[in-house]
Amino acid sequence: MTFAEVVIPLPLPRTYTYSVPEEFEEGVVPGVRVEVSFGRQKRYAGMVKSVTGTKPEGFVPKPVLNVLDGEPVLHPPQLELWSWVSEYYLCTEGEVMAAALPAHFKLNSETLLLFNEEFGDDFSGLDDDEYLVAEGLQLRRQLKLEEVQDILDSMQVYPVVKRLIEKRVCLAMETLKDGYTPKRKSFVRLHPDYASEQRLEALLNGWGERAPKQLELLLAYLQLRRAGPEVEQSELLKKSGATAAQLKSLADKNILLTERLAVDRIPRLPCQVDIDFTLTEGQRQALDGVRAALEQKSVCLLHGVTSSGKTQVYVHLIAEAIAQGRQVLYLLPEIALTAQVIRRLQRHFGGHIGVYHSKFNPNERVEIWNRVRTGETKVVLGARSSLFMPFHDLGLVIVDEEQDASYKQQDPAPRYNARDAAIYYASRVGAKVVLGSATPSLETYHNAVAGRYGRVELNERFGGLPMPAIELADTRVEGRRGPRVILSEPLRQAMEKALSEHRQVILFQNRRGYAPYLTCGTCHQIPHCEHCDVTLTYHKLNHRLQCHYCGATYPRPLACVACGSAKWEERNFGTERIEEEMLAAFPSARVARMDVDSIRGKTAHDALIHAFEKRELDILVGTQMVVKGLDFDHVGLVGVLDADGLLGFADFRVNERAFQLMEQVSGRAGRKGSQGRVVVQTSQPGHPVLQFVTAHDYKGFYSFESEARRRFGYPPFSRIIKVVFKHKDKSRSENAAGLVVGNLSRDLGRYIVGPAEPVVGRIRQLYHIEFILKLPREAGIHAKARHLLRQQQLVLQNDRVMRSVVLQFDADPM
DNA sequence: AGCACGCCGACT
DNA sequence: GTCGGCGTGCTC
Repeated sequence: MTFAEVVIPLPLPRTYTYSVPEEFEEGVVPGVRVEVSFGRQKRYAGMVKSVTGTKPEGFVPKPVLNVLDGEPVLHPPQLELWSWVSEYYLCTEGEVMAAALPAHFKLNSETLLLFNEEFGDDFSGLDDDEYLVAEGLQLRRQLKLEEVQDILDSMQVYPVVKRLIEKRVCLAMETLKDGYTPKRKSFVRLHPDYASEQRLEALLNGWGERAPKQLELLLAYLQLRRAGPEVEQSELLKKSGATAAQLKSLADKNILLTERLAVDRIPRLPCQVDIDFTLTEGQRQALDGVRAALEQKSVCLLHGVTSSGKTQVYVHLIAEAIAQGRQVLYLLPEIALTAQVIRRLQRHFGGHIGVYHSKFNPNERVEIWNRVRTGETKVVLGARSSLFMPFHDLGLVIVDEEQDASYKQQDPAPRYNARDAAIYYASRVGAKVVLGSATPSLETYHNAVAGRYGRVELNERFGGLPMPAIELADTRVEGRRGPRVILSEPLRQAMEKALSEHRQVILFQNRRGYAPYLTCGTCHQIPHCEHCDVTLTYHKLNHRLQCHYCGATYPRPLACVACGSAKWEERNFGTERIEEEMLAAFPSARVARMDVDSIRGKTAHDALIHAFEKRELDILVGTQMVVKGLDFDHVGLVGVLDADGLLGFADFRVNERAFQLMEQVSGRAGRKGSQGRVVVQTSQPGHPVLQFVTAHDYKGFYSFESEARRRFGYPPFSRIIKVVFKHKDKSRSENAAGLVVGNLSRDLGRYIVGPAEPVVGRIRQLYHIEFILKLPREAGIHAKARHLLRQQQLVLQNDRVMRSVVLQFDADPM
């Protein structure tokens, strides 16, 4: 008898053991999904983690009900990665599973009610609700649970269903719905009767005068079949101009056959490796440098200024890996995964490239997954979750823009950093890692300086282009005590100059909406969210106030709740307001806005980039989004409208983020032979970060910031684990945090900072209290801390009062 | 995460 | 008196 350890895709702390019926013994191996019943009735597609022969004690295992995969959908190293991620980031393997697999692999059951035919139609013993459902059942024979929900128009379906089952009106069945469905198309081929040339000729010669359209159809088929005997029906009908009815007549006469066949959703491009471009001398040296570094070390930082051609270096490294028959993972921040970037890579590698992208539908994702698993796809281009793809021979991982915060998953667990997990994973499977950035994270640069990573610089910009000139515009001069200036005089002039020279302008402002908050002109009251402790942002588009934490929206208040005044002042400015002001200030300019509000929909982002590329726009106003991975050729000027806003956050990474953002956004200025200009508006021109930005001095910034981090014991000189307690009663959060901190104090006391209320103390009605562990980078302490935190998790779960407090861990928070 | 069991307030 | 709220315990 064999038993399988199965991961259930739920936030449960361990695996569950199932017995494997003899008929499935061959098929149940690590990496295949099995259908199992879990809990009273639900069924799930669980992942087999391991198989043993020892009978578990203390319970009778349920049997595996079905094997869902003919061969494993992932390989052993991926299962190991799951374990590592759940350990390091303090979550469950079920949560990792949910993040790692494409949606269609994560099946859970749907309850189906079947009408009991023997019950008949005597509904007299039923109450109103029961009657409604019974009627539906009699009519439809079976109902999904959610259809019952619709019928009753209520959420409490279960009691009614239970009574109906007891009264034998129906019975319940769990069905595991199939996730992936192959896409099918109709194809036409010749009936085997006419396989021989003679029979076919006889048919054509004897055709006569009747049914000329059918003859035409047949001739069109014969022409198209040169590419293969299966001809797509739609293509055939289009070519011959015939109708489906005429095709059907031919099929009825047993001359042609139609059939539905599975087709690829994702077209297969020809596989090729085309790296027929010349590297500059600098790029050549960088490539050699990376190669040499990777001989010694498993990770190498490629520190290259914007437009220095890091991608060209990657392309060569990828080609080399492909030549060795190995696979490559090329990670990009989600937002940088644009159509142009994909096309560029496809130009070099054609069908070797697979793109794993949130914009692909679940069926398409399964197809890419399978192509990676079989090794057909050599290179995966994707955002953070493509780390979990089933590579079987990974040779190289590239993490472009390695400092990017989007590599760190924030909200549902697992709160993993794909860059760091990739480094672990690569070391397990013997792959090399290249981290690319113009502005490396302090952690990475620190590791490079310390010699743990190789380091290669690429300092010359393509075509010898100089770095853009950065000017600071002091907003104190004009702003005085009035409303903050949107456009300072120096920036306005620079814009006029750039526009008159037909060069494009990018304006960066890291706040969306119209006004970050409204304030009552009489009593200065500010509208807040009902569920969160934050001010509401005014969005002019829909005339509503929006909470950027929970998403709630409110109509714009007519009168102040405190004093009844109807005089509102709009404070500060977001992208929406800037767009409006630019339209007014530069009436002949074509202005567009790029932020999450303006790119709703699948293609809006690509369309906007495309329009800007084709110079159909003069001014592009946007948030972070205009910073990431856009390469435009005609940008003469970049304006950073509110550097103070970037420098004003209260967390230890403010300086780093502000520096990176400003350096990246200025990298958008000036290409194709002319120096670009950057104007940064600020009320604190003496701020050290701005000094480093204007000098494009990464190393200066690094030593400055790294000194501060050392002094306060922040990363890279420590590793942080953040612990958050959430509850709708503030005191419960406080008490739980106090209890845990107390319990940890003996072992970890000197590393604990807090507990304290975070800047936003309440989100979605839950009060947050948090503390952080600042752990020294010595071996063992991190693991020990994780162990103790896990223990405390159990302590809270076993406390009748504390158990309702939501406890959340975040290792290496961003 | 579901889902059932079990114990206290507002309705027929 | 019952219906139903959600606190608590469990899932191989």
